[in-house]
Amino acid sequence: MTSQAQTSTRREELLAIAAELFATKGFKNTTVRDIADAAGILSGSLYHHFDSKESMVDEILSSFQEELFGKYAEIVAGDADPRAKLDAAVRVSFEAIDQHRNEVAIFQNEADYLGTFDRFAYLADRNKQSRDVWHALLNEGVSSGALRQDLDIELVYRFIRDTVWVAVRWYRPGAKLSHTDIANQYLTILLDGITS
Amino acid sequence: MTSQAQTSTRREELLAIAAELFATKGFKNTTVRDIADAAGILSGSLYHHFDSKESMVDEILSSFQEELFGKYAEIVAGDADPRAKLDAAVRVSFEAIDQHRNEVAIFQNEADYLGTFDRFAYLADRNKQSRDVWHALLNEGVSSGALRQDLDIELVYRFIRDTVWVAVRWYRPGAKLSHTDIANQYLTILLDGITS
DNA sequence: CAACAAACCAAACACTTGCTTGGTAGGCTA
DNA sequence: TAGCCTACCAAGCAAGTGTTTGGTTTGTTG
Repeated sequence: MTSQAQTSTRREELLAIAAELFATKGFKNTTVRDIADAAGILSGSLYHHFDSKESMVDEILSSFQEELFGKYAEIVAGDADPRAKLDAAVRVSFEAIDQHRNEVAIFQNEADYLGTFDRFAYLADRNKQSRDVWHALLNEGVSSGALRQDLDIELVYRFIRDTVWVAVRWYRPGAKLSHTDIANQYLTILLDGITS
Repeated sequence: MTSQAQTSTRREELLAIAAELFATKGFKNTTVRDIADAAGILSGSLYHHFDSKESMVDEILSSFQEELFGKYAEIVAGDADPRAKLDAAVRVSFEAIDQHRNEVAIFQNEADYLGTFDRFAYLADRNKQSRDVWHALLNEGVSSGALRQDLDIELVYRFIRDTVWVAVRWYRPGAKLSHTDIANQYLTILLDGITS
């Protein structure tokens, strides 16, 4: 029934093509015929590789998230000081935007809607998990005295999360500013503000 | 042909219903039957009021943008000092999120896709206009010495724009923090950073 | 009361959608 | 060479989609 993920090249090619379309046009806006056209085959042939259109996004999103949260876990478990951890988490996020643009975009745009289906309940879990990570880092920062005491942690978390991820809307790899440049500027603003 | 906007109550009711659905489910995900159901009528009856489903979003978005950009224009033309102008622009934006949540959400989620059609070319124009507004405010700030010199204006603009508007994803009117509270915290972070 | 318009219904049409089915081409292996 | 497997085609179906058409209800106005 459920086709297992293999090292099948063709399968990954098709997923990449689908991801590109889902990211730019949206999941519902992308038809299986769109995907098949882009791949140079007929729409029905997609069903040799996948159960359904839904299972394609599913595979795209879940495999990406597994990778990303692995990195977050490493940072949290590490023994760097609070500020360095916050720094690292921000950098890992911009790195993800650089290397998995489509996956990030799909998650940003479709998570809310897809999350209403049982199949994609794990998206909400991941969201909660992410919140825990950032709260932990921010609280560490406040306790250690590295961050200001008068901040609403939940609000700061949301600002960081949103501002980081939403960059996927305009960031393009190979542009003037690398993802590292952007992370630098962002951390500067976040940590020290824009006033002189 | 093109039905003019009147003070027709029913028409506005239907637009509000449609806006709510477009904002939560997405434009493509919302069917005319969904809208009609929510309004307690049959789908065909919608066409007594509107030319098409597209013209509904069109009317929703364009009328909202007209109002918003009027306020931006006032701020830019005003004679307040740079920092106060920046402050005002941020506050006006959060106010819009508070008072026109659905419209903001639709614009955030669908502008990219809708913008690819001729009919919605004005969305790109508005984007450019918005960019001009913020660039002007930020440049004024730097020239006057109120803001740091080492900032990449374009990048700061994007961060502000994204972080402000993306708040529509989680902000709900009547919650613990009012839109003014949120604007305050945001301006604090933006201007002074989160470090102690 | 007659005339009219706004709001809506009932039913359909043409098209698009995700998906299914039975079959085929070509390469690999025993 | 026979058997098999991966990748695909060709054709279609059932459900869902935006939209159209002709008619009905209801309230208002001269």
